[in-house]
Amino acid sequence: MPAGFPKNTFMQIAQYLKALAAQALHALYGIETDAAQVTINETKPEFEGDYTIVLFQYVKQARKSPEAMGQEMGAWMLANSEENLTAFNVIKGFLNLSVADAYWIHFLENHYQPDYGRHAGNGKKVMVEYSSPNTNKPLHLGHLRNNFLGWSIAELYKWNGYDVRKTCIVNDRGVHICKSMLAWQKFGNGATPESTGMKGDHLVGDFYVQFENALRKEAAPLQEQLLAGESIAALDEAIAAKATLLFQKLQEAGLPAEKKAEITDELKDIARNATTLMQEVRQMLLKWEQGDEETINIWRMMNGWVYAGFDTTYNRIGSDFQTIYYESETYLLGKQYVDEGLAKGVFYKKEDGSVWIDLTAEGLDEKLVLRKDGTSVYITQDIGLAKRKYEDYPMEQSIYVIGDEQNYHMDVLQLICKKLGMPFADGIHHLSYGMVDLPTGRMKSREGTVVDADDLCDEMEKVAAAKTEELGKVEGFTQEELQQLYHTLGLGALKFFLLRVDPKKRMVFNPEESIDFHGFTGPFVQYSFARIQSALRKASWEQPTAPATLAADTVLQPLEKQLIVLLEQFPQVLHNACAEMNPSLVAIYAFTLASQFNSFYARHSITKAENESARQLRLHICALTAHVIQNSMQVLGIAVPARM
RNA sequence: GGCCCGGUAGUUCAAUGGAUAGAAUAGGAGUUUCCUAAACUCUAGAUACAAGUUCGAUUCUUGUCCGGGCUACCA
Repeated sequence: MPAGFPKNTFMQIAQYLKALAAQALHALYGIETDAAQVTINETKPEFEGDYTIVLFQYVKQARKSPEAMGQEMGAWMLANSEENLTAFNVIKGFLNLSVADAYWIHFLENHYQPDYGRHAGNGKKVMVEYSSPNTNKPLHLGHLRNNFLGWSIAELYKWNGYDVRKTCIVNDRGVHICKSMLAWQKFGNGATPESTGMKGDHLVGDFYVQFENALRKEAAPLQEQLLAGESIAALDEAIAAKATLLFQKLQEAGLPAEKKAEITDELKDIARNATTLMQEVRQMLLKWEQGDEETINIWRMMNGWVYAGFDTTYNRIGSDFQTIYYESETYLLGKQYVDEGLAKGVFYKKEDGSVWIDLTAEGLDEKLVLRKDGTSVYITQDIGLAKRKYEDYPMEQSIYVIGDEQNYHMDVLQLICKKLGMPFADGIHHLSYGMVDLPTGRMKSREGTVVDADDLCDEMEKVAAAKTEELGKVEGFTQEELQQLYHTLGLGALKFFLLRVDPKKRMVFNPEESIDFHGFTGPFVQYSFARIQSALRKASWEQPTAPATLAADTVLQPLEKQLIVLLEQFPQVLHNACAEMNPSLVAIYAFTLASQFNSFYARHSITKAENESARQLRLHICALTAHVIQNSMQVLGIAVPARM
């Protein structure tokens, strides 16, 4: 080990070089700069070196040419690197530095632990809310992105030393739930999951669809009447007047098509709400809120079916929660903060009794927080829930994994919490993710293009099974082991596919590409892991319990060094992915590592290396690569098989 | 209308203001007496448009064009 080797084993060479460069800048030119400000990149393969410092930004202050500056900096850093550097070269303003092989070998000798990359606990608490389903429909592709992201973010925080609590808010009350219930009463003939053999969430989802179909049928003639300017029965005066007004507007000449569609939709909505079906639904909701026994019983029963169905799916995809909040239990919580806000002058009351907040100064709108009838709206409930969460688990960060269509809503929520002086307000973070589109465009339930989560998992496992059988490499597997493998591969492919893209971005889900097991995919990474395991088995490798000492004549081949360089960056990757709440960084890293391992594997023999020094070196590289692949995939929620 | 987000190879995705814009896949050409060929190697192919900021722009600013989202006394 070179003298003055970076003492902190968590300090990576790149960080060390940044600090060294900052020292050099100070020593040579008196430039004061923070190590974090120094630009460092991996040296492009066509140049000599491992890491490159970019000097352009200092040229003016140093009053030197980039070339001259590079020479001086390089010489200083080399002399003061305590033997961690062996050479440098300068091209334009780029200072290329070569790191000593001894550093890489020393790194490899000392990082044998299976949990390499895991950071010691920091005692900080983080809550991650994700999944948060409605109980009127089964989970679909969009939910899968949410679930995989949420689980992975939680895992990233754990690996970075945080205490994490995963939560979920179940949307189990409201008009939409009553729709399913009413349809079951009307058309269900007492159907149950047992009597139909259907998964509970799907059964209830079907009744929701049946309701919507029946509603559309009933509403159609009413809509036509309204759009023809005729009045319809069952409208109260105020709404009837509104309908008349809208109709008159619709007749105006020169109305833009967009506006026209908007008004038409509004009229259609009025008609829909005038149906007897909707009246019955509202009746039911009222009964539910009054605690009517029969209504509550049906509600309990049907929600029970849904939860059983969800549990099956969650189990299968690996989602879990420490705390589950039910909207039926939390939807009244926010009201008390309305009074508080009024007293503080954060909210104000209109003559009709409704309560509002003015966020126009912050570039948002005026938002309603309490209806004139005194009932709370969505945002009110969310304030209450946010507070409840904090009481349950006083966290520093409260992460909400929610689609980007709610960006505005989440901005409003955080702003209100801030104005109310809630202690957790600053810790709220909306992990906003983009929609999952199909190649044909957006998923639409009305057009039946929604990809069901259970179906998709089935399909992925089927393809995994077919592919595995075709290759015939699983001799000796029991039936149970085979099923386990298909599950690991199918779900691995799916998770990797959804997690490999930056969460913030909208993405396209192409069914054919997602079940591809080649290239930038989960199974590719899993396969690389299986290959390593196979080699380690052949070499009768045993997991070491202490640092190794590799032979003094150990030399690094380019492909070997490349792998070690990558392995050394793993903790930093985990740190960055967590800081940016972006699991795709881990997916990309895992793929790069697996890919480079495969090149290495094709070029060099492990068990039959040229000599014992090389054999030992390669076995150590294999072992650590396996750990890092496994840990990366663990962060993504993906298991790795010993054979496939 | 207002606010927000996006436009990169045929396709799906990368690129803290840094070197010749990377991958994967589809296409073309190869690799197996040797640890798993679900692999490897080679090849061809892209920054919507126009200005500006600067040593340097896919990245920052402005405008244009195209796509998406939000803008409920729904959740």
